[in-house]
Amino acid sequence: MPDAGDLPVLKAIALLGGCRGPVRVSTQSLSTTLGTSPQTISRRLKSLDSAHLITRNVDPSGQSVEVTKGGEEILRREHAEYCRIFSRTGGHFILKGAVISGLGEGRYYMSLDHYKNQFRINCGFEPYPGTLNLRLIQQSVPVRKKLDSLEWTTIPGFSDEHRTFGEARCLSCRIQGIPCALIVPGRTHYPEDIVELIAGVPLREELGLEDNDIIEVEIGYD
Amino acid sequence: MPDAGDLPVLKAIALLGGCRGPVRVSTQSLSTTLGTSPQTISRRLKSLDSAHLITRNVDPSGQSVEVTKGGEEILRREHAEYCRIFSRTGGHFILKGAVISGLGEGRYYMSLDHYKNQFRINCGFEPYPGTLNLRLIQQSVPVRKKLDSLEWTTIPGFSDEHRTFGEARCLSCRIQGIPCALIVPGRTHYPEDIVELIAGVPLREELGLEDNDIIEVEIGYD
DNA sequence: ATTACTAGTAGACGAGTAA
DNA sequence: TTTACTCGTCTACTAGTAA
Repeated sequence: MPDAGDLPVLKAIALLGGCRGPVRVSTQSLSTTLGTSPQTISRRLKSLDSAHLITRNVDPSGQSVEVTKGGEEILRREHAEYCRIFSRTGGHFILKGAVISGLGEGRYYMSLDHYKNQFRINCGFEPYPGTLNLRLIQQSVPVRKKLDSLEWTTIPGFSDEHRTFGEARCLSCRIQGIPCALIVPGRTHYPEDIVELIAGVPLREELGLEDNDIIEVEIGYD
Repeated sequence: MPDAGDLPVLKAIALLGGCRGPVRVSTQSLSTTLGTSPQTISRRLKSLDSAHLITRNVDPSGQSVEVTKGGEEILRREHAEYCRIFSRTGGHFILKGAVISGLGEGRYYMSLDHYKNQFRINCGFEPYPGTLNLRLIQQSVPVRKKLDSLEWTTIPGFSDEHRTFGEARCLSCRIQGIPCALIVPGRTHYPEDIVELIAGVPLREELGLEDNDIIEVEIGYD
């Protein structure tokens, strides 16, 4: 969660191509495009840097700045919200990937009453304790990115006496007709070719899946 | 030019459907979704209201809010910038519309040296003093809206001793192969089915156009 | 329950300056 | 030219209160 005023600066850097590689900027140039003072830009850049949303190389003649994965994620989410406002086009997406073994963390989280209830309310099924992890085929990675534009449900986090549990986003989908949900834990930086799924039934058993089996996930949005 | 902090509030209203009709909100509900205080929301709503970006009906049980054309335009521009960051897809668009008579304002502006030079630099031709106005056919109106996502060039305004002249945006296009540019004056609220074009030659003469002739404008983006 | 005022405070801004 | 510090000002915030 960057400071509200940092976002325009991040966006300006991205518009200059900062998501694709380092771009040279100066506090002055950014200040004119954003209609503020160089001092403020300097402060904002420092803030973005310490929030790990950009990386930079400062030298006496200026600085070259690059947007990090985390920064791009924030921009992508912002983009998704605007898409939701204007493009109310439905869509149908297919993700294809290979079954892989997760770390078993999903099983633990899904066993917690809080998440169980939340998913029951939001997805229409009580999650089987355990998640199915897929490594997407290369062609599905851009499709996965597009999904960020759809309307994900946010599952709030909670905390007990020992620790806090983060929020997560989920999106309904189907695998061979079985209702499932893609879930993305709150703040973790997932590899972009990995997705995690939950369902009301043990998917591996139900579909007879083994590691490396290729399956399709269907996201219908209507 | 709304206050920077107003934008998230405007966006939140739009996400609730405020672009399509009035939505009921409360300062409290918005404050939780935006992570701020109800007081701030109250102030922001007032600010958006007085900037004519929203209209609202306040009653003792809450308020219903709707995003105005002007508000939508700001959001659409924001959306366009994010599109420019992420979707670097080219595209090819055709606008179809009927030739109509403008107010002759375009002729005046295009006769000013400042604009002449700017357009020469940015569009590759010195604009013939006079603009061609089109009333788009209905099917072209949504296409026109999509164009906002493309990379328009901003022509800065200027001021002489008497008055100030606003900025404008332009986008290269072609009519029957002749290089032209769509131009949109800075802050005016154009009817969404009207577009204005400039070229290096007198288009009406060159193409033998009369009022109500239907022509096609080609926007190729590469 | 609302909205929106007032008041006090915290923090952001930009001018000036140094490196 | 840069970046980024300090510092005084002023804006924007939230708490409290009224309607």
